[in-house]
Amino acid sequence: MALQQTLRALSDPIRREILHLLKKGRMAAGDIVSHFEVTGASISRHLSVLKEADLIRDCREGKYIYYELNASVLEEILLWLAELKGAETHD
Amino acid sequence: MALQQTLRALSDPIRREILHLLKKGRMAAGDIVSHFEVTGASISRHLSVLKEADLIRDCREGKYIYYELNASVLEEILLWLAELKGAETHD
DNA sequence: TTAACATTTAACCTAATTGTTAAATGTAGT
DNA sequence: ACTACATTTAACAATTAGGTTAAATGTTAA
Repeated sequence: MALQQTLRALSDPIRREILHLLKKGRMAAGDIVSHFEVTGASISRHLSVLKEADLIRDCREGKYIYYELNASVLEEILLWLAELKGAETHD
Repeated sequence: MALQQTLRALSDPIRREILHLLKKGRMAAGDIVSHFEVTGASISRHLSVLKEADLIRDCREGKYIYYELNASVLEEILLWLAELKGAETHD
């Protein structure tokens, strides 16, 4: 997977927040949506960007589609990077 | 400096290539421009995005403005990150 | 098979990004 | 002061990104 896609995917605050949520464990799309003010359609597209960037995986279970982090390491690196730069911990 | 700005700045391939160039040492704006196909005006704006993200610093010397990396560490991290993900080394 | 629910996809709108050219700014040399 | 050069800023066009609502898809259960 290209670096370009990964960085582009990470450049949006909602997508980073989604990764942050998934750090705790997998979640159904609907549960993810409920953490944000935007519509499900909007989150669904964010999820597809993250998926194309290979940062998350999805797996359908019945009528739910669960998402899980594909590279939890990445979040760790970013947190470290943020601290290195003396930035706010996330966002 | 906010993570948002850093990641946004890093999400453009030209800007990443500029950082890559600056890894070797400081360069005048014009020299940077000559490495790309786009106009000086366009590169100038890319430079200002990188500067706002605090990834580079500038210092005027006579009629030249030299740019230098402000966080060479960052490039290292990204290269490592790219390898971790099994991606192309840069871009 | 119909109804209800979860999620995605399509169509559309607006705002942001990136590029261009032309004008403005800053500096050096004559 | 004038000219030449290096770089940025302004104004504009084209593209991309992110949001919305409405329609489509997939799944379960009656």
